[in-house]
Amino acid sequence: MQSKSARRQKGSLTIHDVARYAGVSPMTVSRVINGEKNVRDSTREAVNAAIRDLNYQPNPAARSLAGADLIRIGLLYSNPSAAYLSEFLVGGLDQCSRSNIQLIVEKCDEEHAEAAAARLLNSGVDGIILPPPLCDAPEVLRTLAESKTPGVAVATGRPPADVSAVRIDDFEAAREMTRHLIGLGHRRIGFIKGHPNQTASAQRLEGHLAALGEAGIAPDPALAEQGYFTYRSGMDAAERLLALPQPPTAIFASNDDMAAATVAVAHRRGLDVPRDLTVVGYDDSALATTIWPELTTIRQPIADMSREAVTLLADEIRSRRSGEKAQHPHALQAYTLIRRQSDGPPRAG
Amino acid sequence: MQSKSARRQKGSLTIHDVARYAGVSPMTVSRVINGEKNVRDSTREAVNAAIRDLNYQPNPAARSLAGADLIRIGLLYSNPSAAYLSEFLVGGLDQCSRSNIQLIVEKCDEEHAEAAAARLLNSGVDGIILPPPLCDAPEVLRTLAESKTPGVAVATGRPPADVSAVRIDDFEAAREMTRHLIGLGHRRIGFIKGHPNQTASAQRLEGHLAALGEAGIAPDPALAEQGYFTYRSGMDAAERLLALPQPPTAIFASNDDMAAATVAVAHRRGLDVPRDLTVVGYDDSALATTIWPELTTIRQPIADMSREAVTLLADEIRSRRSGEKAQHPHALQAYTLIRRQSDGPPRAG
DNA sequence: CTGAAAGCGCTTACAG
DNA sequence: CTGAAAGCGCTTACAG
Repeated sequence: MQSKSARRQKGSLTIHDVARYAGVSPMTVSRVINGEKNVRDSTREAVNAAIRDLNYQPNPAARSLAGADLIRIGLLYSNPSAAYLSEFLVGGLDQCSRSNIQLIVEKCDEEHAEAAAARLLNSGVDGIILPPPLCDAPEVLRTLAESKTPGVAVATGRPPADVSAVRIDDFEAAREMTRHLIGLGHRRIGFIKGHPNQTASAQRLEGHLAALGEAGIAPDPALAEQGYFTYRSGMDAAERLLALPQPPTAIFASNDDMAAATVAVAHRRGLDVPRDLTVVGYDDSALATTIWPELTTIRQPIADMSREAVTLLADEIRSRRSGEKAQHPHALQAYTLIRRQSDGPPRAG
Repeated sequence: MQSKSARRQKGSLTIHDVARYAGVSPMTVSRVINGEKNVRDSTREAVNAAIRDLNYQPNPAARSLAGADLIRIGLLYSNPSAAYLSEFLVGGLDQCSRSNIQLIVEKCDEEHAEAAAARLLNSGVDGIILPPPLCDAPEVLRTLAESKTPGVAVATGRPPADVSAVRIDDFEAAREMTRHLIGLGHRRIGFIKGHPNQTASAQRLEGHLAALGEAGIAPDPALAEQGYFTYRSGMDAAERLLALPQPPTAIFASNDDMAAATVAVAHRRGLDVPRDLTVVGYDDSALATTIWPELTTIRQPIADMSREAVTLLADEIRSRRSGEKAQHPHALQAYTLIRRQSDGPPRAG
């Protein structure tokens, strides 16, 4: 369909169109686009208005060919789940290709995270993205702060004030889930805590406790077991919970891996899910819909969070380059409670 | 570190360097790079030699700015596992961004795959990538053939001669796994077949049977149960296998989801894995290392396969554009048997 | 604070 | 079959 070779790109606007519309030179438009500071405010506004009116988008190929300063972002991760990582990468990679940003992906052990962060920072990246659990690692955060390089913490429960962040409201999400369980009629609700090295774990527990409190249910310490986000730790916690003299009628695990493990343990003990035991998870990872019954869980928009992390970081890098003062926005994305087959009312009696 | 603004890119070679080295004009170099046919063979060779000697790589930004014909590749998928898809996308996206190729990703239901394929093809993509199970769907393959558009089938067991393909040798991989089981001492080995709509399923079964034959073990039809790659179907198949009067001492499932389900069923029946039952899977999906015990399985290099699919397709598109006759290479990538904790010798007695 | 000129590395369109 | 010219849309470097 496309004409074989119109020299001109298909009617796309150029910086010249914007310049003419705004009554300035292309050079000035370029300055505004790149956030350079030496532009009079009124001029800047006129150009921005023109950009908006025309819905102009700079051509990335031209920018990089002309030698625009390339933005390089580092992504440092230490074995999160493969599913989490893949979704995170898909979002990040996609946003980077749109925005003409180079993404350097680095893996590290949790024990060597500090050294890895230092290495990445020294390699000259302009900013760094930290998905969990590294977003909560104090040494990594310190190394980042010392390097004076911008960073974004993703899915941390307690974002530091001097670092940008993207997360969901774990407190609210967990509260909503527990409210849901209470609505189904559950009163003895077991909770499997997340790894203590992730601040979101505490938020989830607090949300759970808050919902209990609202409903006038006194929290029973025996019903909150420590987990570490792994399947194995979920099995251990579930075993302890179900061996209780008065076992819970529902178990809320802080992630899907532990919820899946809880289902396995229940089955091993001859319990049907959800008839004899309700089990709910958190994350909506692939596992949630793989096992049977499929898990009721909380979905985090991981790819979107990753996209926003890239955008936030790129904005900060650009404003720094143009000498503006850094902002450290903390963005909240929407979670969703997804109801599937693993929950139901408590067994009568 | 980088000098703030050297106008010149850091010493990167240009088409002019190659032209000078080869003693031709830049235009001729451009023709060779783009595989245009109207270049004398001796000239082409000289240019190619120069490119090799200098290790020249064209600047993608310049190419697309100058209006090089953009390659657009469509990727059509219908609910494979999220883990498979993510890894597949990561590889494909990465290769596309390197090669300056636009990737259009489209999801469809398996029932509407034909219409979706037609739509994608009509939208003007230059080629199409088909991961499983679509790589085996006859209607989709027919639609593709009728459109005269190049395609690549990924992970199909029986690639059509007129379509490029990337796969692992499923027959050999399954044979190696069953040999491994036999080597551990197993003689009664259950097999859970993959979905019959994927040709790789048959290859895996045949590989399994071949290994049995080599070892002089007569195949027992009762030991091969039909599965459909889902966790649920794996549970059903495992139940039947373990309810046999003389149950198997090992079960080889055609993917990890079904192997995980087999472990769950075994546990439900009070069987320890691997002490009482060996269970092995196929794919090395995230699930394989999530559950406990972790699964011994066959790893497919999914991201690499996706990368190669993009490369193969781009090559074919370029040679078509320059009027060359199409090749349809069938590439084989290496699989790996990954041994973890779910296998062991059969229980004595 | 703003602009005219030159150039990034390649391809298209036109000549020969 | 090969090449000289012009231009893709932007930025750098230099003037004012």
